[in-house]
Amino acid sequence: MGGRVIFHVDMNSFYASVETADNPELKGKPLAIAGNAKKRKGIVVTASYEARARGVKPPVPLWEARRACRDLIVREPRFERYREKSRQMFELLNEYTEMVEPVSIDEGYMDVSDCIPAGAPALAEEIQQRLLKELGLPSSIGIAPNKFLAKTASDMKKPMGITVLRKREIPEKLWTMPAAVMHGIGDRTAEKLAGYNIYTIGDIAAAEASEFILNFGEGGRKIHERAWGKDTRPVDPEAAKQFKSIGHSRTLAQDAESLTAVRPVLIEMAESVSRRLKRKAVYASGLQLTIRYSSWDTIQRSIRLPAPLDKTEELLHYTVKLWEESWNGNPVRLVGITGTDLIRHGEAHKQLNLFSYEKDKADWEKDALLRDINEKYGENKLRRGFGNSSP
DNA sequence: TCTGGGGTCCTAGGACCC
DNA sequence: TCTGGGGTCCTAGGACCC
Repeated sequence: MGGRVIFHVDMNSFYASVETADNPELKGKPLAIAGNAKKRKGIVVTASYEARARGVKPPVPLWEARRACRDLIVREPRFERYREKSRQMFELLNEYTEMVEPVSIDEGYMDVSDCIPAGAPALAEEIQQRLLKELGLPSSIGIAPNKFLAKTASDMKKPMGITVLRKREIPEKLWTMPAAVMHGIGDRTAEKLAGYNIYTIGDIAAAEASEFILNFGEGGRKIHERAWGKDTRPVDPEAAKQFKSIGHSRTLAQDAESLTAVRPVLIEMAESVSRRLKRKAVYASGLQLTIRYSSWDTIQRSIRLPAPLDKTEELLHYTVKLWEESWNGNPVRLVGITGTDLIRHGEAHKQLNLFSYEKDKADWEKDALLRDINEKYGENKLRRGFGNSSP
């Protein structure tokens, strides 16, 4: 039997490309998409190739990007629009096969083993041209016998590249690459690898497997296998539908030094998470609070909820409880809450802890009352910045 | 003038049980 | 004076990715 043929389709500078497709006057200009464009703490999330050529390499703080490129055009992200374009992109891919696995808003794998009568490069060419003509979006496509090699291949030529990476080309093309560019190796691991005199993917492959795993754990086993071009993960069209948590976080306009100061933001977080839980038809049976201090130290505290929940007041009640238990009194830069251990509607037959549920209920009803009062008095009006408050 | 926001996965260590 | 040994579950932290 022949091996698999996997595509990795990767949209180039996705957010910037969508903006350019919608606003042709941006074409050929240095463009950056940055959150909080008017505030101080924004970073560049995506940059057009013209901007990258001038030194704007995401994720860079916006002030630094502007310093590097004086005529940088900056736009705030329009996530709803990007999600719409993303849907169109995956619909197009699905015309060729159902074996499409979205990995993020702008990239996905296809198992095209059974649909390439004219050969893989011809199909890749057709898909790439259609994405450009029908959606106005450039992409790169990697073609290989497994996901890891396909992903590596799509990175090799951008924008508008089509790259084939065969098993027999591994020594020449893969092993010569720096270890740090390998998918799964970040700054920390690259640093640790350097401590072992390992600098290229070839160095990883040359390392003795058992010793490598001893030093780098289970993650190390995977890295070593990948260095040899081994990856048996199937393309799974269902994978993206099985999400495990829904969260929302926000860097504050100013550091907060009291519950009163963060409360409006916590309310906003709870509202957002509640809305998205409901939209996805799930309850959260766990809740996690994230606090990032101005020192950048970050703590996460979680609790198991007495029942699977999805209402703002309920989430807020336990968020405040977590805050009171875990805030150390220092200035806070960012807060976030995440619903975990999600249960689909209709599957929430877990026993309610009725006692604590009823006891807490009175509290969050009081919280809701307090919120109404706050809103009436207007002192803590919710701010509506950018932010993906919907999925 | 440093450093967003959405996630997933792995690991270490403590609690708990037999 | 010598003091088991697993196994499992849970939490917090951290690495990583887009």
